[in-house]
Amino acid sequence: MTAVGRTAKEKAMRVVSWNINSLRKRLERLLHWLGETKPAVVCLQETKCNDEQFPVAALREAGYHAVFHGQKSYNGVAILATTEPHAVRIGLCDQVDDPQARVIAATIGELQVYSIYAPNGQAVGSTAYAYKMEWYNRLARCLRAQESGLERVLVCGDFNVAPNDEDVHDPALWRGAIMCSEEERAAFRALCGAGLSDTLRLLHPEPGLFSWWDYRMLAFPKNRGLRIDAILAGKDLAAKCTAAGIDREMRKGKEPSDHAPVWADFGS
Amino acid sequence: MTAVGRTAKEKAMRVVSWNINSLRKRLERLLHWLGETKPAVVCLQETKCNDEQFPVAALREAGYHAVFHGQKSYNGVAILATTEPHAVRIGLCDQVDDPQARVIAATIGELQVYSIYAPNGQAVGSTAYAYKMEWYNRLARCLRAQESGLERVLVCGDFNVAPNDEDVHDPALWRGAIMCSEEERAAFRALCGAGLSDTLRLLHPEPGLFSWWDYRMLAFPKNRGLRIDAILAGKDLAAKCTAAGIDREMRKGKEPSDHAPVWADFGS
DNA sequence: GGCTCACGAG
DNA sequence: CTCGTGAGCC
Repeated sequence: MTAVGRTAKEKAMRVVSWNINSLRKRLERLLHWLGETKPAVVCLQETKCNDEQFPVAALREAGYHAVFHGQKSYNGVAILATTEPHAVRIGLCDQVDDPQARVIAATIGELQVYSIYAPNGQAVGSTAYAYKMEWYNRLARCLRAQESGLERVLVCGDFNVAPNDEDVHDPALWRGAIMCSEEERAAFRALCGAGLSDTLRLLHPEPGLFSWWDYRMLAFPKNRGLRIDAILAGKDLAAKCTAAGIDREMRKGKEPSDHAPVWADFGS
Repeated sequence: MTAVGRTAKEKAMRVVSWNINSLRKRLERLLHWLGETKPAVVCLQETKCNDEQFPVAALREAGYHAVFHGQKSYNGVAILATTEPHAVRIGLCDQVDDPQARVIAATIGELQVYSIYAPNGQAVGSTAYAYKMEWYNRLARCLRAQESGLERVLVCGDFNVAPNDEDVHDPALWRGAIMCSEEERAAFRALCGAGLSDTLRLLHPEPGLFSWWDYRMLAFPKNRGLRIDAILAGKDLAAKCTAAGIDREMRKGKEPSDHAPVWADFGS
């Protein structure tokens, strides 16, 4: 970036996190939306394809570099960016041989960007739930170990936790259930306590903002959702967050993902 | 029809036969095509849905009555018409309890219309092949037993037989193979010998006209197809056939059926 | 290659 | 409800 570029008025940089629920199934939708909204960085989860199947060429034609970490059938994360990502890291720092592809991180300009897909946990008390809590411990340790601190870090993804009652359409119904238990919320808040801010909530404390709706029971038309996706920002970045929101349009139309993209704009 | 209607110049009535390879999967395509081409009668094969799943309402909105005979997963035949079909008959006349839904017939105006889906036969000599030949015997018997003769009969469908070498992209390659064996061709020609005419060939003796192309190996772009779908017409109707063809456009675009519709126009 | 299914997972 | 899989069929 030139000195002129720095001093000129810069357009806010948009970062988005979207659980796409199969990249191959929704590639056309993704490309159209990239062309329309031109985000600087897109973190994807549940790409559900292995690295050989990743549509590198189509995304390159749409103007995006891509780094990705996938597996067959399940999980899979990626980061798309208009500038080239560097120093790509796969998995949580202390477990490189994780069979589940849930974490990728890369340096994009001055940002340290994570795209993460937390385990669902099935039901409170299940072995899948124990794995989820353990995974959150590992994530926290990994972020604490992040070189150069968290100031320029963004942790974007599907956390599979609705952090507060405001993030739940019917808190009484969901009380204590998976994604809403106190233990899960504590794990999520521990990340925020360690120097990260939930950007959506910095600007929008109001209830009724959701990022996920069950495919069943007309949950979306009734807006019976949860907000389980987030963009967490380190101090320097949180201070520059000028806008944030959820793109509900992406949960409409034919064969939508069950998640809507969560976005945050950062000024210069 | 009024006396005025009879004497006025009438637009040719188009009859189409199309193996749709899943009606539910291609309903939108079908509706669009009905709106564009407005055929009077459409015979469908491989609807692959049971009668409860048949999209009666959507077709009614598109201006079509429908009679159908389906089953779960496989086979399934239907007749769509702009005027109401009557005297609907299911299965081959001498076997009402056939577990395979391959035949439906109905009276539409002065026409006796059959929509038929012949067995594939797998490989010459297989038990599926024996079933196919037996099925052709039953079909021939059933047509011979047709009350009031075959003059006003149309037998439309996927015959799973390429009647002559002109109906095969590479006759040497296919010689003796399933859909091209002499025994199968004899069974098909026996229908024609009994007072029915292959309408496409009445007007188009030339080779290179196909109605089916394998999904694999770029068979359609290379036009490596077979003509295994037909509209057979009784004497009175054959004499009134003014045009015939195959709608190759329907084999293009996203997720086409492997078959293209075969059509014939009948003047007054 | 595209359909069906049943299964497992979300 | 909507994904993936793998098997069976065409």
